[in-house]
Amino acid sequence: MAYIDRHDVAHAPPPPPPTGARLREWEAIRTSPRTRLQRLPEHEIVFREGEPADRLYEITDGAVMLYKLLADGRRQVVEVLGRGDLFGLSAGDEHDCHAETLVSSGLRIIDRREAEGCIGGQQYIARCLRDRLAELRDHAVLLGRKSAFERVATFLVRMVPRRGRAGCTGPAQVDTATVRIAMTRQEIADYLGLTIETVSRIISDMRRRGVVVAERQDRLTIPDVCGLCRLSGRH
Amino acid sequence: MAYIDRHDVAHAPPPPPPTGARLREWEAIRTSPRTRLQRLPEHEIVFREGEPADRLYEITDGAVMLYKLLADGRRQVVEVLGRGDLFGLSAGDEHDCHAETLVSSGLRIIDRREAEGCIGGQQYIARCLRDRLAELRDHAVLLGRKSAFERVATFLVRMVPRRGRAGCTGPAQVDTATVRIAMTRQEIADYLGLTIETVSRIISDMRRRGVVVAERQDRLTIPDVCGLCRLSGRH
DNA sequence: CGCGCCCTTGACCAGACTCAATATTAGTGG
DNA sequence: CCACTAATATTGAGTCTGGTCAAGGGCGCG
Repeated sequence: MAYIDRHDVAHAPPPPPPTGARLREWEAIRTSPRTRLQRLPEHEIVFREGEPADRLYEITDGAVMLYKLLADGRRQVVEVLGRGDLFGLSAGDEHDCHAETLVSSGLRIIDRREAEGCIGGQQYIARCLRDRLAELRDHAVLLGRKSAFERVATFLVRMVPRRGRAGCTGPAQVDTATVRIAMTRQEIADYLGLTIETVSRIISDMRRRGVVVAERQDRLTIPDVCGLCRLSGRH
Repeated sequence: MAYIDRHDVAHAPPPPPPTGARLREWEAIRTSPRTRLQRLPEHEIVFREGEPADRLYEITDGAVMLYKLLADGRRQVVEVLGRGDLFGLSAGDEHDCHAETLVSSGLRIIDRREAEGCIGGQQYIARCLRDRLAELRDHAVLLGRKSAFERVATFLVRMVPRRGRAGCTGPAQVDTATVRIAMTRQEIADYLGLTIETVSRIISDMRRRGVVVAERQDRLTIPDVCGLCRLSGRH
């Protein structure tokens, strides 16, 4: 599968600009002999809830989702991550969720103890944690207070690089974007707290209303990103 | 208002056990001349979304909620914090949510730059961030996948110290607990992604079913915590 | 005792879910 | 290149949970 930019799949802010000298510490960890690179095919489990959390994963390319399951099988996708994002940081010494690739992905596997041992690593990790926290807060608003239509609209706008997030640069000259949706309808539904049928119906409705144009199932053009954003219940 | 333990209000894990030598660094920051103590009455805004995020707040007693607003006034409470918790850590240099006391609270105000300057501070902050992240993931499952009844049940079980979270110790000899609910129905509704009427109806229903006994509006006894937990859609 | 603020309850409604059928799409092999 | 298959997505009909609107009830405080 071709190279997937994080923006194709994840609502991601630009990669954290590292802070000078500390960057070198982090770079040293990245290239440490204890650090390994791994390539996984799409829809491959990286780790499961309850497994020991003794290493971190950095996405070098591709996309990964984190999800939790209830006893009866209900699933909630809690995070969707892209290139440059770090995951595997758990509060305890066991993972609190499952991690699975959405598409073929390259991962850099880093020893947790090593990463947490220097201030550069700590800073880099803390920055990632803060980004994740901000995203999850936004997502809590989506899940708790937005209508199904608004959820899908928010999701689509977030797919557009540098849009739909804090620090959105606003419309460029031409406010059109084509996004690749590297998630199945089921995965989108489990991310947005909806059912697969509702997601499908809403995308069809958007198509009928001309809010999106479907090139293919997984490739949509948004003729007016700003307009879609206005339908997303923006704050 | 009397002293409120975090467990009276927040589903909080035990305070992070600090790690030896680094604790002293953190203790030094806590007692630094740049650190101030402040007492706020109940329902007082600590900061608003968009204000500069140049300091951290540690709750010495009381409880604080963080919430976000949509343009049309819909509100989602994204975190409920208690004694020992840190807040004000934003991804950018502006707060991404509002902070408001639930009850009269004592806050320790810490300079952000100072706290982030040493590895002890970084570690302490990173630990708090990880705890918050784990809680928000759990809350995303609640908001995205649980029924109204399960949401309220989950909320009540989390009010019981050391129950309803990862590392729940299971039923003690007598599995009865009395909890103080230091939130209005509106706040609970905005936390659980419901309406005030639904929260009210469900608590009434629980009362009828004997799942809870109401001493007062804000004081409930749960005769069988484990039983309530089983109704909460536990994973 | 009375006023105001929450909270509770009821009746009705609507948005999203469930179940079921059909249509596409991607992948495989002839 | 096309036919066939399995997986995924769409669409429809009907139901139900939770929301909306509106009216009463209870509690704390002055």
